[in-house]
Amino acid sequence: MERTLAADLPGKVGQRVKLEGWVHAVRKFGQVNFLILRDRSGTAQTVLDPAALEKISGLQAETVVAVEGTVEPEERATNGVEVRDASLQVISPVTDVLPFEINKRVLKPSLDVFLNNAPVGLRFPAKAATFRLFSGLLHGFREYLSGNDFVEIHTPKLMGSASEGGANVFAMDYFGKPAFLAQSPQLYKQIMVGVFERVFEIGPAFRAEEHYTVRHLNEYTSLDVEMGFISGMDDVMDLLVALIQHMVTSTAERYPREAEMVGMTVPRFATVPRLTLRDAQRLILDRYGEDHTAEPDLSPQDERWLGEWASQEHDSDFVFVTHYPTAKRAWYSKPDPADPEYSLSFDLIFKGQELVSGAQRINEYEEYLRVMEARNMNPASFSGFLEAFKYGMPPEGGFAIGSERLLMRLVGADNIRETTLFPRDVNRLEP
RNA sequence: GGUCCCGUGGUGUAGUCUGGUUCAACAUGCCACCCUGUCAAGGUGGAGAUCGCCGGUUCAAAUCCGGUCGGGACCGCCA
Repeated sequence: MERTLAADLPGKVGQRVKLEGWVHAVRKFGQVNFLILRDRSGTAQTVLDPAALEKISGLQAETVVAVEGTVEPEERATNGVEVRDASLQVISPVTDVLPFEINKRVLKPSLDVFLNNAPVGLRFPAKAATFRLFSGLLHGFREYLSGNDFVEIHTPKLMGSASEGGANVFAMDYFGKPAFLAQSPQLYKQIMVGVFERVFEIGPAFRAEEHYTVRHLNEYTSLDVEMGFISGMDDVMDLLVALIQHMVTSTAERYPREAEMVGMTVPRFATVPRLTLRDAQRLILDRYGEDHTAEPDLSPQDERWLGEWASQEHDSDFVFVTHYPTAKRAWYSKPDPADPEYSLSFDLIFKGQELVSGAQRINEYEEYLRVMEARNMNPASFSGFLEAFKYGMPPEGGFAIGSERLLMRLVGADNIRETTLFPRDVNRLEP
Protein backbone atom coordinates (compact mmCIF):
# COMPACT_ATOMS: atom_id res chain seq x y z
CA MET A 1 0.00 0.00 0.00
CA GLU A 2 1.16 3.50 -0.79
CA ARG A 3 2.33 5.60 2.12
CA THR A 4 0.15 8.38 3.53
CA LEU A 5 1.60 11.29 5.50
CA ALA A 6 0.20 12.24 8.88
CA ALA A 7 -0.86 15.67 7.67
CA ASP A 8 -2.93 14.15 4.84
CA LEU A 9 -5.15 12.01 7.07
CA PRO A 10 -8.06 14.49 7.37
CA GLY A 11 -8.64 14.15 3.62
CA LYS A 12 -8.76 10.36 3.76
CA VAL A 13 -11.57 9.73 6.21
CA GLY A 14 -13.03 6.29 5.77
CA GLN A 15 -10.08 5.01 3.77
CA ARG A 16 -7.56 2.35 4.60
CA VAL A 17 -4.07 3.92 4.84
CA LYS A 18 -0.48 3.08 5.66
CA LEU A 19 1.55 5.47 7.80
CA GLU A 20 5.30 5.20 8.18
CA GLY A 21 7.31 7.08 10.75
CA TRP A 22 8.78 7.20 14.22
CA VAL A 23 7.11 6.24 17.48
CA HIS A 24 6.77 9.68 19.00
CA ALA A 25 4.86 8.56 22.08
CA VAL A 26 2.81 5.65 23.37
CA ARG A 27 -0.04 6.13 25.78
CA LYS A 28 -1.45 2.96 27.28
CA PHE A 29 -4.82 2.68 28.99
CA GLY A 30 -5.22 -1.05 29.10
CA GLN A 31 -8.25 -1.36 26.84
CA VAL A 32 -7.47 1.52 24.48
CA ASN A 33 -3.88 2.29 23.54
CA PHE A 34 -2.54 5.15 21.49
CA LEU A 35 0.59 5.36 19.46
CA ILE A 36 1.53 8.83 18.27
CA LEU A 37 3.41 8.43 15.02
CA ARG A 38 5.64 11.20 13.70
CA ASP A 39 6.71 11.72 10.11
CA ARG A 40 8.03 14.66 8.17
CA SER A 41 4.60 16.23 7.98
CA GLY A 42 3.73 16.09 11.67
CA THR A 43 2.12 13.60 14.02
CA ALA A 44 -0.86 11.29 13.83
CA GLN A 45 -2.77 9.39 16.47
CA THR A 46 -3.27 5.69 15.94
CA VAL A 47 -5.23 3.28 18.10
CA LEU A 48 -3.43 -0.02 18.58
CA ASP A 49 -4.97 -3.36 19.39
CA PRO A 50 -3.21 -5.73 21.83
CA ALA A 51 -1.45 -7.61 19.02
CA ALA A 52 0.01 -4.43 17.56
CA LEU A 53 0.99 -3.22 21.01
CA GLU A 54 2.81 -6.48 21.64
CA LYS A 55 5.07 -5.85 18.64
CA ILE A 56 6.54 -2.71 20.18
CA SER A 57 6.75 -4.15 23.67
CA GLY A 58 10.28 -3.66 24.97
CA LEU A 59 11.07 -1.10 22.30
CA GLN A 60 11.69 2.57 22.94
CA ALA A 61 10.44 5.81 21.48
CA GLU A 62 11.86 6.61 18.01
CA THR A 63 11.38 3.05 16.83
CA VAL A 64 10.52 3.26 13.13
CA VAL A 65 7.20 1.61 12.33
CA ALA A 66 4.57 1.17 9.66
CA VAL A 67 0.95 1.32 10.76
CA GLU A 68 -1.98 0.30 8.59
CA GLY A 69 -5.53 1.15 9.57
CA THR A 70 -8.71 2.99 8.80
CA VAL A 71 -9.01 6.76 9.07
CA GLU A 72 -11.92 7.70 11.30
CA PRO A 73 -13.18 11.09 12.35
CA GLU A 74 -12.62 11.54 16.07
CA GLU A 75 -13.30 14.79 17.90
CA ARG A 76 -11.11 13.75 20.79
CA ALA A 77 -8.02 13.41 18.58
CA THR A 78 -5.87 16.47 17.98
CA ASN A 79 -6.21 16.56 14.20
CA GLY A 80 -9.86 15.54 14.28
CA VAL A 81 -9.00 12.11 12.91
CA GLU A 82 -7.30 8.96 14.10
CA VAL A 83 -6.28 5.67 12.56
CA ARG A 84 -8.13 2.69 13.99
CA ASP A 85 -8.01 -1.08 13.66
CA ALA A 86 -4.32 -0.58 13.18
CA SER A 87 -1.85 -3.32 12.48
CA LEU A 88 1.77 -2.52 13.10
CA GLN A 89 5.09 -3.53 11.63
CA VAL A 90 8.45 -2.63 13.14
CA ILE A 91 10.80 -1.27 10.48
CA SER A 92 13.72 -0.30 12.67
CA PRO A 93 13.63 -1.13 16.38
CA VAL A 94 15.11 1.07 19.08
CA THR A 95 16.21 -0.63 22.30
CA ASP A 96 18.27 2.13 23.94
CA VAL A 97 16.55 4.77 26.04
CA LEU A 98 16.85 8.26 24.52
CA PRO A 99 19.38 10.62 26.09
CA PHE A 100 16.52 12.99 26.87
CA GLU A 101 12.82 13.33 26.12
CA ILE A 102 11.90 14.76 22.74
CA ASN A 103 8.16 14.20 22.93
CA LYS A 104 7.35 16.73 25.63
CA ARG A 105 6.09 20.26 25.29
CA VAL A 106 9.47 21.77 26.08
CA LEU A 107 13.01 20.54 25.55
CA LYS A 108 14.79 20.12 28.88
CA PRO A 109 18.51 19.53 28.36
CA SER A 110 21.10 22.28 28.58
CA LEU A 111 22.55 23.53 25.30
CA ASP A 112 25.72 21.52 25.81
CA VAL A 113 23.87 18.26 26.40
CA PHE A 114 21.55 19.00 23.51
CA LEU A 115 24.40 19.65 21.10
CA ASN A 116 26.22 16.52 22.23
CA ASN A 117 23.10 14.60 21.21
CA ALA A 118 22.03 16.75 18.29
CA PRO A 119 21.33 13.83 15.91
CA VAL A 120 18.37 12.80 18.02
CA GLY A 121 17.71 16.13 19.72
CA LEU A 122 17.05 17.81 16.38
CA ARG A 123 14.02 15.54 15.98
CA PHE A 124 12.24 17.52 18.69
CA PRO A 125 9.43 19.05 16.62
CA ALA A 126 10.15 22.68 17.49
CA LYS A 127 13.84 22.13 16.74
CA ALA A 128 13.08 20.56 13.40
CA ALA A 129 10.71 23.45 12.74
CA THR A 130 13.48 25.95 13.42
CA PHE A 131 15.67 24.44 10.75
CA ARG A 132 12.83 24.06 8.30
CA LEU A 133 12.40 27.82 8.67
CA PHE A 134 16.10 28.17 7.93
CA SER A 135 15.53 26.30 4.70
CA GLY A 136 12.66 28.68 3.98
CA LEU A 137 14.91 31.69 4.46
CA LEU A 138 17.46 30.31 2.02
CA HIS A 139 14.70 29.55 -0.45
CA GLY A 140 13.43 33.12 -0.14
CA PHE A 141 16.94 34.45 -0.58
CA ARG A 142 17.41 32.53 -3.82
CA GLU A 143 13.91 33.28 -5.02
CA TYR A 144 14.17 37.04 -4.59
CA LEU A 145 17.62 37.41 -6.05
CA SER A 146 17.05 35.05 -8.97
CA GLY A 147 13.89 37.01 -9.71
CA ASN A 148 15.97 40.18 -9.89
CA ASP A 149 18.52 38.89 -12.38
CA PHE A 150 21.14 37.82 -9.88
CA VAL A 151 23.20 34.74 -10.73
CA GLU A 152 24.04 32.17 -8.08
CA ILE A 153 27.72 31.34 -7.86
CA HIS A 154 29.90 29.05 -5.79
CA THR A 155 33.46 30.12 -5.17
CA PRO A 156 36.39 28.17 -3.72
CA LYS A 157 36.84 27.77 0.00
CA LEU A 158 40.43 26.62 -0.35
CA MET A 159 42.58 29.70 -0.74
CA GLY A 160 46.23 30.32 -1.54
CA SER A 161 46.22 33.65 0.29
CA ALA A 162 44.14 35.24 3.00
CA SER A 163 41.60 37.52 1.32
CA GLU A 164 40.66 39.74 4.21
CA GLY A 165 44.14 39.89 5.65
CA GLY A 166 44.49 39.54 9.40
CA ALA A 167 45.43 36.56 11.48
CA ASN A 168 42.05 34.92 11.89
CA VAL A 169 42.37 32.41 9.08
CA PHE A 170 42.56 28.66 9.42
CA ALA A 171 45.82 27.51 7.88
CA MET A 172 46.14 24.07 6.36
CA ASP A 173 48.43 21.97 4.29
CA TYR A 174 47.58 21.69 0.59
CA PHE A 175 49.80 19.04 -1.01
CA GLY A 176 52.80 20.49 0.78
CA LYS A 177 51.88 24.11 0.11
CA PRO A 178 50.34 26.51 2.62
CA ALA A 179 46.64 27.13 2.14
CA PHE A 180 43.76 28.77 4.00
CA LEU A 181 40.06 28.28 4.48
CA ALA A 182 38.10 31.15 2.98
CA GLN A 183 36.95 33.80 5.43
CA SER A 184 34.41 35.00 2.89
CA PRO A 185 33.74 34.87 -0.86
CA GLN A 186 34.44 38.59 -0.96
CA LEU A 187 37.07 38.82 -3.66
CA TYR A 188 35.45 36.26 -5.93
CA LYS A 189 32.03 37.83 -5.78
CA GLN A 190 33.56 41.18 -6.71
CA ILE A 191 35.37 39.56 -9.63
CA MET A 192 32.09 38.03 -10.77
CA VAL A 193 30.39 41.40 -10.92
CA GLY A 194 32.60 41.86 -13.98
CA VAL A 195 30.93 38.81 -15.50
CA PHE A 196 27.27 38.85 -14.44
CA GLU A 197 26.84 42.34 -12.86
CA ARG A 198 24.72 40.75 -10.14
CA VAL A 199 25.72 37.68 -8.17
CA PHE A 200 24.98 35.93 -4.92
CA GLU A 201 26.36 33.00 -3.00
CA ILE A 202 25.23 30.81 -0.13
CA GLY A 203 28.28 29.24 1.41
CA PRO A 204 30.42 28.60 4.46
CA ALA A 205 32.78 31.18 5.90
CA PHE A 206 35.57 30.18 8.26
CA ARG A 207 36.91 32.43 10.99
CA ALA A 208 39.77 31.34 13.25
CA GLU A 209 38.93 33.95 15.85
CA GLU A 210 38.74 32.64 19.44
CA HIS A 211 35.53 34.41 20.28
CA TYR A 212 33.47 33.28 23.24
CA THR A 213 30.09 34.84 22.61
CA VAL A 214 26.49 33.84 21.91
CA ARG A 215 26.65 35.26 18.39
CA HIS A 216 29.90 33.99 16.84
CA LEU A 217 30.75 30.73 15.13
CA ASN A 218 34.00 29.57 13.62
CA GLU A 219 32.10 28.27 10.62
CA TYR A 220 28.90 29.97 9.53
CA THR A 221 26.73 30.20 6.47
CA SER A 222 27.19 33.54 4.79
CA LEU A 223 24.58 34.97 2.42
CA ASP A 224 26.62 37.07 0.05
CA VAL A 225 25.35 39.54 -2.54
CA GLU A 226 27.26 41.82 -4.89
CA MET A 227 25.93 44.10 -7.64
CA GLY A 228 27.37 46.47 -10.26
CA PHE A 229 26.22 49.70 -11.87
CA ILE A 230 24.99 51.14 -8.61
CA SER A 231 24.47 54.85 -8.27
CA GLY A 232 25.50 54.71 -4.65
CA MET A 233 25.48 52.78 -1.42
CA ASP A 234 21.76 53.41 -0.94
CA ASP A 235 20.96 51.17 -3.92
CA VAL A 236 22.62 48.31 -2.07
CA MET A 237 20.83 49.10 1.18
CA ASP A 238 17.47 49.32 -0.59
CA LEU A 239 18.03 45.90 -2.11
CA LEU A 240 19.02 44.49 1.26
CA VAL A 241 15.84 45.62 3.00
CA ALA A 242 13.61 44.33 0.22
CA LEU A 243 15.52 41.06 0.19
CA ILE A 244 15.22 40.40 3.91
CA GLN A 245 11.57 41.39 3.83
CA HIS A 246 10.92 38.83 1.13
CA MET A 247 12.94 36.14 2.90
CA VAL A 248 11.00 36.53 6.12
CA THR A 249 7.51 37.03 4.74
CA SER A 250 7.80 34.21 2.22
CA THR A 251 9.13 31.90 4.92
CA ALA A 252 6.24 32.75 7.23
CA GLU A 253 3.82 32.02 4.41
CA ARG A 254 5.51 28.83 3.33
CA TYR A 255 5.83 27.38 6.84
CA PRO A 256 3.04 28.87 8.99
CA ARG A 257 2.88 25.79 11.21
CA GLU A 258 6.59 25.93 11.96
CA ALA A 259 6.56 29.69 12.43
CA GLU A 260 3.78 29.35 14.97
CA MET A 261 5.53 26.44 16.68
CA VAL A 262 8.71 28.40 17.40
CA GLY A 263 7.06 31.78 17.84
CA MET A 264 8.61 33.38 14.78
CA THR A 265 7.09 36.77 14.06
CA VAL A 266 7.60 38.89 10.97
CA PRO A 267 9.72 41.85 12.04
CA ARG A 268 8.71 45.46 11.51
CA PHE A 269 10.24 47.14 8.46
CA ALA A 270 8.07 50.25 8.25
CA THR A 271 10.93 52.64 7.59
CA VAL A 272 14.41 51.45 8.39
CA PRO A 273 16.29 54.48 9.78
CA ARG A 274 19.74 55.23 8.38
CA LEU A 275 22.25 57.18 10.37
CA THR A 276 25.99 57.62 10.26
CA LEU A 277 28.21 56.15 12.93
CA ARG A 278 28.94 59.59 14.31
CA ASP A 279 25.27 60.54 14.41
CA ALA A 280 24.50 57.21 16.06
CA GLN A 281 27.10 57.89 18.71
CA ARG A 282 25.73 61.37 19.33
CA LEU A 283 22.27 59.86 19.66
CA ILE A 284 23.58 57.41 22.24
CA LEU A 285 25.20 60.25 24.15
CA ASP A 286 21.99 62.29 24.15
CA ARG A 287 19.61 59.45 24.87
CA TYR A 288 21.64 57.14 27.11
CA GLY A 289 24.31 59.46 28.49
CA GLU A 290 27.34 57.43 27.40
CA ASP A 291 29.99 59.21 25.39
CA HIS A 292 31.33 56.88 22.70
CA THR A 293 31.67 59.61 20.12
CA ALA A 294 35.41 59.02 19.69
CA GLU A 295 35.13 55.25 19.22
CA PRO A 296 35.81 53.83 15.74
CA ASP A 297 33.01 51.27 16.05
CA LEU A 298 29.87 50.36 17.96
CA SER A 299 30.02 48.18 21.05
CA PRO A 300 27.44 45.44 21.58
CA GLN A 301 25.77 47.70 24.12
CA ASP A 302 25.64 50.50 21.54
CA GLU A 303 23.94 48.12 19.12
CA ARG A 304 21.35 47.18 21.72
CA TRP A 305 20.66 50.84 22.42
CA LEU A 306 20.27 51.66 18.75
CA GLY A 307 17.95 48.71 18.34
CA GLU A 308 15.82 50.01 21.18
CA TRP A 309 15.81 53.49 19.70
CA ALA A 310 14.77 52.27 16.26
CA SER A 311 12.04 50.13 17.77
CA GLN A 312 10.61 52.91 19.94
CA GLU A 313 11.07 55.91 17.67
CA HIS A 314 10.76 54.41 14.19
CA ASP A 315 8.67 51.27 14.72
CA SER A 316 11.45 49.30 13.05
CA ASP A 317 13.33 46.20 14.15
CA PHE A 318 16.15 47.30 11.86
CA VAL A 319 18.52 50.23 11.78
CA PHE A 320 21.33 51.06 9.36
CA VAL A 321 24.57 52.56 10.63
CA THR A 322 26.75 54.00 7.87
CA HIS A 323 30.07 55.72 7.25
CA TYR A 324 32.46 53.84 9.47
CA PRO A 325 36.05 55.09 9.62
CA THR A 326 37.88 54.01 6.48
CA ALA A 327 40.83 52.78 8.52
CA LYS A 328 38.53 50.49 10.49
CA ARG A 329 36.86 48.81 7.52
CA ALA A 330 38.09 46.24 5.05
CA TRP A 331 40.60 47.51 2.50
CA TYR A 332 38.24 47.17 -0.47
CA SER A 333 35.65 49.55 1.05
CA LYS A 334 35.31 52.79 -0.87
CA PRO A 335 36.22 55.98 1.01
CA ASP A 336 33.53 58.65 0.91
CA PRO A 337 34.69 61.21 -1.70
CA ALA A 338 33.13 63.93 0.47
CA ASP A 339 35.18 62.87 3.49
CA PRO A 340 37.72 60.09 2.85
CA GLU A 341 38.23 59.58 6.57
CA TYR A 342 34.96 57.69 6.44
CA SER A 343 33.95 54.93 4.06
CA LEU A 344 30.79 54.19 2.09
CA SER A 345 30.09 51.29 4.40
CA PHE A 346 27.12 50.17 6.44
CA ASP A 347 26.02 47.68 9.03
CA LEU A 348 22.44 46.58 9.45
CA ILE A 349 21.45 46.06 13.07
CA PHE A 350 18.53 43.70 13.63
CA LYS A 351 16.89 43.76 17.05
CA GLY A 352 20.01 45.17 18.64
CA GLN A 353 22.54 42.89 16.97
CA GLU A 354 24.74 43.29 13.93
CA LEU A 355 23.28 41.17 11.14
CA VAL A 356 24.71 42.46 7.89
CA SER A 357 27.87 44.23 6.86
CA GLY A 358 28.18 45.89 3.48
CA ALA A 359 29.72 48.66 1.47
CA GLN A 360 30.27 50.27 -1.85
CA ARG A 361 33.62 48.93 -3.04
CA ILE A 362 36.57 50.54 -4.65
CA ASN A 363 36.17 49.86 -8.37
CA GLU A 364 39.23 51.58 -9.83
CA TYR A 365 42.37 49.55 -10.47
CA GLU A 366 44.77 52.39 -9.66
CA GLU A 367 43.08 53.11 -6.37
CA TYR A 368 43.43 49.48 -5.32
CA LEU A 369 47.16 49.74 -5.96
CA ARG A 370 47.36 52.86 -3.80
CA VAL A 371 45.35 51.27 -0.99
CA MET A 372 47.45 48.13 -1.05
CA GLU A 373 50.64 50.11 -0.84
CA ALA A 374 49.29 52.15 2.06
CA ARG A 375 48.29 48.94 3.88
CA ASN A 376 51.54 47.10 3.11
CA MET A 377 49.77 44.47 1.04
CA ASN A 378 51.48 42.70 -1.83
CA PRO A 379 49.53 43.21 -5.09
CA ALA A 380 51.12 40.05 -6.49
CA SER A 381 49.09 38.04 -3.96
CA PHE A 382 45.90 39.52 -5.43
CA SER A 383 46.70 39.42 -9.13
CA GLY A 384 43.52 37.52 -9.98
CA PHE A 385 41.39 40.00 -8.11
CA LEU A 386 43.17 43.00 -9.59
CA GLU A 387 42.81 41.66 -13.11
CA ALA A 388 39.06 42.07 -12.83
CA PHE A 389 39.49 45.75 -12.06
CA LYS A 390 42.28 46.39 -14.50
CA TYR A 391 39.90 45.43 -17.32
CA GLY A 392 36.89 47.51 -16.40
CA MET A 393 34.63 47.35 -13.35
CA PRO A 394 31.54 49.53 -12.81
CA PRO A 395 30.71 51.11 -9.46
CA GLU A 396 29.66 48.19 -7.34
CA GLY A 397 28.81 47.14 -3.83
CA GLY A 398 27.35 44.35 -1.78
CA PHE A 399 26.88 42.82 1.60
CA ALA A 400 26.97 39.62 3.62
CA ILE A 401 24.14 38.43 5.85
CA GLY A 402 24.83 36.15 8.78
CA SER A 403 22.16 33.53 8.15
CA GLU A 404 22.29 31.91 11.59
CA ARG A 405 22.05 35.33 13.20
CA LEU A 406 18.99 36.18 11.17
CA LEU A 407 17.27 32.98 12.26
CA MET A 408 18.45 33.50 15.83
CA ARG A 409 16.76 36.87 16.07
CA LEU A 410 13.64 35.74 14.19
CA VAL A 411 12.93 32.89 16.59
CA GLY A 412 14.20 34.70 19.66
CA ALA A 413 17.03 32.28 20.43
CA ASP A 414 19.52 33.34 23.10
CA ASN A 415 22.49 31.64 21.50
CA ILE A 416 23.48 31.25 17.85
CA ARG A 417 24.27 27.60 18.56
CA GLU A 418 20.52 27.07 18.92
CA THR A 419 19.97 28.08 15.30
CA THR A 420 22.92 26.20 13.83
CA LEU A 421 22.49 22.51 13.02
CA PHE A 422 25.98 21.40 14.02
CA PRO A 423 27.78 24.47 15.36
CA ARG A 424 31.54 24.83 15.24
CA ASP A 425 33.03 26.95 18.00
CA VAL A 426 36.36 27.17 19.82
CA ASN A 427 35.85 23.91 21.65
CA ARG A 428 33.22 22.10 19.62
CA LEU A 429 34.10 20.12 16.52
CA GLU A 430 31.61 17.26 17.06
CA PRO A 431 29.08 16.08 16.16
C1' G B 1 43.29 36.90 24.96
C1' G B 2 40.74 39.41 29.65
C1' U B 3 36.80 39.19 33.66
C1' C B 4 33.01 36.56 36.23
C1' C B 5 29.78 32.29 37.20
C1' C B 6 28.47 26.95 37.27
C1' G B 7 29.58 21.22 37.60
C1' U B 8 24.45 16.55 42.32
C1' G B 9 20.85 9.46 39.16
C1' G B 10 19.71 9.36 31.64
C1' U B 11 17.64 14.63 31.64
C1' G B 12 16.38 19.23 34.52
C1' U B 13 16.83 21.02 39.39
C1' A B 14 16.85 21.55 45.34
C1' G B 15 20.54 21.05 49.05
C1' U B 16 26.53 24.24 49.38
C1' C B 17 26.60 30.64 52.24
C1' U B 18 25.55 28.75 58.26
C1' G B 19 30.33 21.02 57.50
C1' G B 20 27.29 16.37 61.21
C1' U B 21 20.01 11.99 61.38
C1' U B 22 14.93 16.63 56.39
C1' C B 23 21.94 15.14 53.00
C1' A B 24 21.34 12.57 49.25
C1' A B 25 15.69 15.07 47.79
C1' C B 26 12.03 16.63 43.81
C1' A B 27 10.30 16.44 38.71
C1' U B 28 10.73 13.83 34.29
C1' G B 29 12.48 9.49 31.83
C1' C B 30 13.19 3.96 32.50
C1' C B 31 11.01 -1.03 34.56
C1' A B 32 6.45 -3.60 36.68
C1' C B 33 1.31 -3.45 37.67
C1' C B 34 -3.71 -0.77 37.39
C1' C B 35 -6.88 2.17 34.18
C1' U B 36 -11.71 2.57 27.40
C1' G B 37 -10.00 8.66 25.35
C1' U B 38 -5.11 10.34 26.23
C1' C B 39 -2.69 14.21 23.58
C1' A B 40 3.16 17.35 29.08
C1' A B 41 -2.25 11.37 30.40
C1' G B 42 -3.18 9.61 35.58
C1' G B 43 -2.35 6.12 39.90
C1' U B 44 0.73 2.51 42.89
C1' G B 45 5.45 0.35 43.44
C1' G B 46 10.69 -0.32 41.84
C1' A B 47 15.68 0.29 39.82
C1' G B 48 19.11 4.22 39.01
C1' A B 49 24.17 9.30 41.69
C1' U B 50 30.60 6.88 45.79
C1' C B 51 27.44 14.94 44.45
C1' G B 52 33.18 16.23 37.45
C1' C B 53 38.33 14.60 38.89
C1' C B 54 42.81 14.98 42.23
C1' G B 55 44.68 16.70 46.66
C1' G B 56 44.18 19.48 51.34
C1' U B 57 41.68 21.28 56.14
C1' U B 58 38.65 18.64 59.92
C1' C B 59 36.73 13.80 64.61
C1' A B 60 33.50 14.52 60.22
C1' A B 61 33.20 17.30 53.33
C1' A B 62 28.14 17.35 47.96
C1' U B 63 29.04 21.58 51.51
C1' C B 64 35.34 24.89 53.31
C1' C B 65 40.44 25.59 50.58
C1' G B 66 43.87 24.64 46.27
C1' G B 67 44.68 22.50 41.57
C1' U B 68 42.72 20.33 37.22
C1' C B 69 39.09 19.11 33.50
C1' G B 70 34.29 20.35 31.45
C1' G B 71 30.39 23.98 30.66
C1' G B 72 28.19 28.97 30.59
C1' A B 73 27.97 34.58 30.45
C1' C B 74 30.16 39.33 29.43
C1' C B 75 34.20 42.10 26.93
C1' G B 76 37.56 42.23 22.66
C1' C B 77 36.31 40.81 17.41
C1' C B 78 32.74 40.26 13.82
C1' A B 79 28.42 38.00 10.08
